[in-house]
Amino acid sequence: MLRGVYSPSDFPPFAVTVDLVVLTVRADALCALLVRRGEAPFRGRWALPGGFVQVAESVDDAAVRELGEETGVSGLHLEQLGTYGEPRRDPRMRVVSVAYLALAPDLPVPVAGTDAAAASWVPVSEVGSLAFDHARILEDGVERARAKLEYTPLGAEFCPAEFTVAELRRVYEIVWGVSLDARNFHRKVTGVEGLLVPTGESTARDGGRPAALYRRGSAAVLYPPLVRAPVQSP
Amino acid sequence: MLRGVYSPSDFPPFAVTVDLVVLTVRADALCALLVRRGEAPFRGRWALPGGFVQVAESVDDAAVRELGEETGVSGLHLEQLGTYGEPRRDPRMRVVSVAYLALAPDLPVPVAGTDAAAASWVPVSEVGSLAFDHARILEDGVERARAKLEYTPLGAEFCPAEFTVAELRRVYEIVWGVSLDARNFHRKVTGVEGLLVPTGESTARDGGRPAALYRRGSAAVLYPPLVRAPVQSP
DNA sequence: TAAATAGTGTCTATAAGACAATATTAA
DNA sequence: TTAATATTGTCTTATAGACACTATTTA
Repeated sequence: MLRGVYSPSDFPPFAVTVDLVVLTVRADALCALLVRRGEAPFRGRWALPGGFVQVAESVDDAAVRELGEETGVSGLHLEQLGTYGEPRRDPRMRVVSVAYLALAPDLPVPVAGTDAAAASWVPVSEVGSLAFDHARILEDGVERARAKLEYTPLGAEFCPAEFTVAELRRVYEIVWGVSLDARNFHRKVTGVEGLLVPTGESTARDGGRPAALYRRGSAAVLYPPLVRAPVQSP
Repeated sequence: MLRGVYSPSDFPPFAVTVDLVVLTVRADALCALLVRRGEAPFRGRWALPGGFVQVAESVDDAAVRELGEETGVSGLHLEQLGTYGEPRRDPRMRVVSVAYLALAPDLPVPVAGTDAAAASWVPVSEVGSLAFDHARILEDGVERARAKLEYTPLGAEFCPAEFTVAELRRVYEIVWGVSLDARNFHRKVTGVEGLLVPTGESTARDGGRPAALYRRGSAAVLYPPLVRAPVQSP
C-alpha cells in the first residue's frame, strides 16, 4: 500500500501495550514476575505485568516505566522480545503488544505498583495457563534468556552486584537446567576478557573455602561463547 | 497500570505499520529493497517498503502480505526485527512500526506492487538518509542478518535453489565484508550435518573445475557456528 | 581430624586457521 | 599447455570437557 496516502480505513485504531517478561533466579528456580488479574477478561488469572503505552512516551519508555512500577527498581537489563499482534489476542479490542525481557537479581519482594492486584515470583516450571497469549510470550522470553547466556555476559544480571563464580555458575545451571563442571566453568569465565572484575574481597557464604568476589565487567559479548551443545541425534 | 480497566485515555489511537528490510546479495554487494516515496512527508526520499496493518489481519500476516506485494515472491525467510515506537517518528500522527527482516535470493527485478512509486535494490553501503527512522531500522536489519549467518543456515536464503559452495562463500564474504579461506570454508560447511544436500549435479558457471551443486538442508541451526571473531583490542 | 567448597593443572578430543597438494574443467 | 576454480589433506593452535589434585575454610 502506498505510504503517504492516509484515509480513515488505512489506520484502524489500535491500542498498543507493553508486556514484561521479568525473570529472576531465586530458590534454585528460574522465576517470572506475574500479576493476578483483578478485572475481566481473565479475571483471577495470572498474567504478565504490563500496560498501555501513553501518547507522549515511546514504546521503550513505556516498558521502562512499567518495569519500575512493577519492581520498584531501575537500571535492570531490558530488551525488546517481540511484538504480538494477532487480531483476537484481546477479546475486547484490537491490541498490539510489544513484549520486553528484563533480567533481575533476586529482588526482595515484588512491588504491586499502582496496580492493586497481587504480584508474585512464580517458577516458570510451575506456570500453567496465563491470560491472553501471555504463556506464549513467557515461553519466548525464557528461550531468549537461555540463548542470551551463551554469548552475552547477561548471566551476571541475575546476580547481586558482587558475586562469586559459583553463584554465576548456579545461574547457568538453573536457567539451562543442566549441571556444569565447576572447574571448567571457573577456568572459562575467569578467562574471558572483561567479563569479571575481581573486587579483591572474598566470601565464605557458600561454605567451604572462601570464594573471590567479582563485579560485572564491561564486556558486551562473551567470546568465545559458552555454548549449550544441542542434543545430538545419534 | 491496571490491566482490565479501560477508559478512552488508556488507549489513545495508534496506527500500526509494518516496515520491511528486504536484503539480497547481487552484483557483489549486499542490497536492500527501497521504494521512493511519492507523497509527503519525505516526498521523493527513499524509504523501506511497508504499509498499514489491517483490522482483520495479524501483524505478521501484514508483513507477509506486504512482502508479496513488493517482491512478487512468497516463501522467503521473514522474521521480526523489532518495533519502533518513538512518539514523533512520523510527523503526522502516532505510528508504531513493527519491522521485519526478509532475506531473498537475487530476484529478477523489484515489483512495484500496488504502489506507484519506484522500487529498487540499493547497495546498503550507498544508502544515504532515508525517510522516517528507516535508516536506523535498516542498520538494525543488516546487523541482524550478519549475526544470523553465524549460527543459522540462512546464508543459503541469499542463494538460488541450487548453489555451489563458492556461491555460499561469496554470500558470507559480501555480507560480512571479509574474505574467507575457500578451502576451510568448504570443509566447514560440507561438514555441518543437515546444512547442504548434494544434488548430484555440478556446474562450471564459475569457471575452472565444475563445482558440486547443493540444495538447502533441513538444519535449523548451524552447530558448531561459523563465527566472526570479534576485533581484538591489542 | 573430616567435610565442603574454591581453584589449578593435565590430558584428550574437536575444531579453526594456514596452507600444500591434487583434481577437473575451459581457453 | 596454462589458467582458473574445486576439493582433499596436513599441520598447528585454541578450546571444551573430563577429571586428578591442591588450597582454604568450618565443624
